[in-house]
Amino acid sequence: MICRLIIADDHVLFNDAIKTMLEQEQGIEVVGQVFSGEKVLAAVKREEPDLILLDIKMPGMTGIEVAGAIRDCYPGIRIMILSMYDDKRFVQECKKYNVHGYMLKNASREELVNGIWTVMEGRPYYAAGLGEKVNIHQQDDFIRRYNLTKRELEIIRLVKENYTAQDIADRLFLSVYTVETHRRNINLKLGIKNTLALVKFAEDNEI
Amino acid sequence: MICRLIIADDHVLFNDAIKTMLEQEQGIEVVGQVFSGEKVLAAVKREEPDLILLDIKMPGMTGIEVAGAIRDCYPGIRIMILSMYDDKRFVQECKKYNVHGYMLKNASREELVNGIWTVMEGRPYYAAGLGEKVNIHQQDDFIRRYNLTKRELEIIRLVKENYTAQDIADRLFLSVYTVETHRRNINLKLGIKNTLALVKFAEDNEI
DNA sequence: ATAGAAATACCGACTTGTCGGTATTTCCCC
DNA sequence: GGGGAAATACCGACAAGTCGGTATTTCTAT
Repeated sequence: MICRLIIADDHVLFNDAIKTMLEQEQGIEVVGQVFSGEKVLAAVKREEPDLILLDIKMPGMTGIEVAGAIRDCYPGIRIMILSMYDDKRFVQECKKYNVHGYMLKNASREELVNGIWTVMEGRPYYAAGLGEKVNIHQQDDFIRRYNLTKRELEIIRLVKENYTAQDIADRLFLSVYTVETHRRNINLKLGIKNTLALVKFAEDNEI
Repeated sequence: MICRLIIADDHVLFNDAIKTMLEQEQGIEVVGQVFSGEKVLAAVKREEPDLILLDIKMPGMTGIEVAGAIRDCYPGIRIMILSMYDDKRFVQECKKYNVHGYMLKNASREELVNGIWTVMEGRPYYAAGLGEKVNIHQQDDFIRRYNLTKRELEIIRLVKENYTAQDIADRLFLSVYTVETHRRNINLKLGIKNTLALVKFAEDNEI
């Protein structure tokens, strides 16, 4: 089997390096390189590749948007997301859009090539330990590390989404007092002084 | 001239791909690959390379920390930062630490190779339009787009760093009232309701 | 030189967050 | 089934942010 593919990644060096690497593989031919989301569709039209290696964060359109567009216009073309982010939401969204594969940028060369051929054979390729499981695991780790409870974690997530204590109380059918108590306990456990610090902490720990 | 180098980047695929790419270059030899900040020093000790390609964001130690340690122990070894981020602070810090080069991951293959040889010849290599100039440009764009003033931008940056209005007032030798007035005007111009939203806005727009 | 923008400053009122203490109920493990 | 953790709830006090209005001084560009 031969795989004609396009690489879509705005990091030129990464894009080039992957190209160089894949050109050494038997049966893989890099027929195009693009460096922004908008240009993917034009390149696909021009080359009609078998597969697209697609970064998520690109200027213009995100990889997930591009994937949706390609699925609609060219259902035969395989799509492999190539992302830095092992993010539950991204992975879930990809599954929702029927993206064929999701590979992390800290995969090895062998994994990438295996993934490409897996997807080419029509099977989905989602790297082991990707998405939900990992996140649940991380969540457990986090709870243990800081002695947080489930409720506290739930409230951290809502605080991060910029809900006020009152908002959270309404949403969870609690008293504002309760929410504030939880927040106080959270701050105590994490050694935090204010909302902003909590949000940054949560983002740093990818809650 | 021959350049024996180590690649330090936690994204395995990128690391491998760069290795593959550089191995095709005359005179460049990849003598080591590491995937975390802590392991760089051991590899340096083992291989005593001429140059290190160093990512900034790595688990364990940041590239900038590593650079400092290497400069102290092995002043002869050239360091080239290879980062995604065209961030003023990173670039300034690298200059402060006398890092020899700073290359963006969206450079081209030619640029990378040129940069490596430039640094090998003892000259600094900081990609064109890097650091201050670029940031000033971005800053101007931002000011124009949202009709912000310099003072307002200054205050946004401090708010982002989790300073309270009082802190900012102390720092800039202003009255709290003044700072609050600025903040109100900022919120008005950006259509923002609270501190957290402002911080997120600032982060999204890379202020 | 002068008009308009920017920066500075203040007041009062209200909201939201932080922190101290305290107390009851609910749930789960041994 | 009993004990401890978790979740729920309240009060008061103070700190910080939000918002309305207003006013003076300092730049700056025409």
